[in-house]
Amino acid sequence: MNSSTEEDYLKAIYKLSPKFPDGVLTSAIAEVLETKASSVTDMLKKLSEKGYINYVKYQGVTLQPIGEEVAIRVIRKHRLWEVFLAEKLDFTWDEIHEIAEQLEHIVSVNLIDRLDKYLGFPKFDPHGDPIPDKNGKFQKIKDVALRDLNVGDIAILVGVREHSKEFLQYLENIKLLLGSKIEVINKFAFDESVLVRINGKSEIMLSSLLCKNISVTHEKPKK
Amino acid sequence: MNSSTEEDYLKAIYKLSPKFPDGVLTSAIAEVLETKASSVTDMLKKLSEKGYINYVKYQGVTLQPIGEEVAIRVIRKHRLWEVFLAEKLDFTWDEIHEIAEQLEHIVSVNLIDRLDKYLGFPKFDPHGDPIPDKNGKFQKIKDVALRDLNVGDIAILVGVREHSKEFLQYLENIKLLLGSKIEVINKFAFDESVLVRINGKSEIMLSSLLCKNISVTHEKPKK
DNA sequence: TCAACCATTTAGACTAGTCTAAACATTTCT
DNA sequence: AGAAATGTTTAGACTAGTCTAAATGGTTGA
Repeated sequence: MNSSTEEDYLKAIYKLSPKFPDGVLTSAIAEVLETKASSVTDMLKKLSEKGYINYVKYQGVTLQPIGEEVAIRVIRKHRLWEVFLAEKLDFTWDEIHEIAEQLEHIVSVNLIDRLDKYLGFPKFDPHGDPIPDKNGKFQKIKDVALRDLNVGDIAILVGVREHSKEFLQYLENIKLLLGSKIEVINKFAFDESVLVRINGKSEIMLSSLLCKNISVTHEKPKK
Repeated sequence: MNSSTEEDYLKAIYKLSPKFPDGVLTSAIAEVLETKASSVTDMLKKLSEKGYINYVKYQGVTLQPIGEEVAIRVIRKHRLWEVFLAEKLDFTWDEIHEIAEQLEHIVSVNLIDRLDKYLGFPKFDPHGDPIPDKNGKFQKIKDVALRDLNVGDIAILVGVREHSKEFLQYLENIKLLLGSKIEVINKFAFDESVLVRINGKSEIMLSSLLCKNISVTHEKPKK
């Protein structure tokens, strides 16, 4: 059994790992968990003693297989609850994260698999992030940033690369949602903004920053 | 904001209040929360300072209006989650309680009202206990113990007065569930057992203890 | 190479909640 | 009423997690 604090640390390390191939730094963990480096050090010692991570003083930290397993289970729970909140209770993109942060720590052997079934075994959460299955396997999707499309390309929005409330609220506002069809009408080299048509209807100018953080694909993701 | 431990104490006091009209005893709280009397004393001091309860040393404790409000809100959450678990995820009577014990502490301004709506504003949980509405109002139901019926009476099961796993599993087993029609065929003074017919089909002999803990009414409860 | 800087860890303290054991109230019984 | 039994509270210690401040390690650059 892990405390929900331990789960939070393992999840944070898991998410930071790609950016820190040879060891996630203490300060990076402190930043995402909004805590102090000294608190992180304490927890790393504990997780290391319990066998969840490899921790060498001053060297950063990597996950042991067992630690990764815990992290993936927490992520599975988080994303399934997000689907529930969005699809069944009509919460918007930007509201679901913080509620799911709590729900992800509910412990029950059956609950999450039943929820999975109830939701129809979704493969992606409302932000387009993949949901690991019972065995921790992710379904990958080959996506590309919106800004890398060419004029004339048509694509489907399959995910976001930024999860701040501000960003998500903006997308909700302009009705640029998961599954939206996006046609690139023009690209402006000056400020790298892009003019697009959404779902064959409204035309809108998107900033460079926005286009960098929107993932699209030419195929619709299969549920 | 209350910690989930504080919520547990307030809920316990609320539930014990009817049995202790002039002050719930420390030991009673310790028993239902499976903790020690000394821990309870500490928490009572804290809740008293915060204004949730009236606490006089050695005299037991009563809820202040604000404490009762918190307790009722937690109960509302607990029971709504139980409905969700039973109706949507097909959990059985005896499984839902411990998961709901965790879910009742999720904090979100909107979540519970949306869940309420999603479930169709149920008035009773899967055990037949009333669910307080947004304003903390319960819908009362005039029920009677099964053992107080007379031979020939026909009634509907509307609730249980005991929530142990063993009891609930037994009821599941003999398919004696919320809404079941019960006809009293015979009563035996010797051991106070009762012979009943369930839903016009199977006849079964119910022990005195069982009949004491089953609530019935002549009317179907309106959802 | 060594000083200066930055990141990390240690030391020690704090909070919430829990416990055991001892002290203290209250109730009960004679 | 007084002693015994029972219930309650206090005192002091423990755990998980957090923090600040000081000490230490590692890295960079003159």
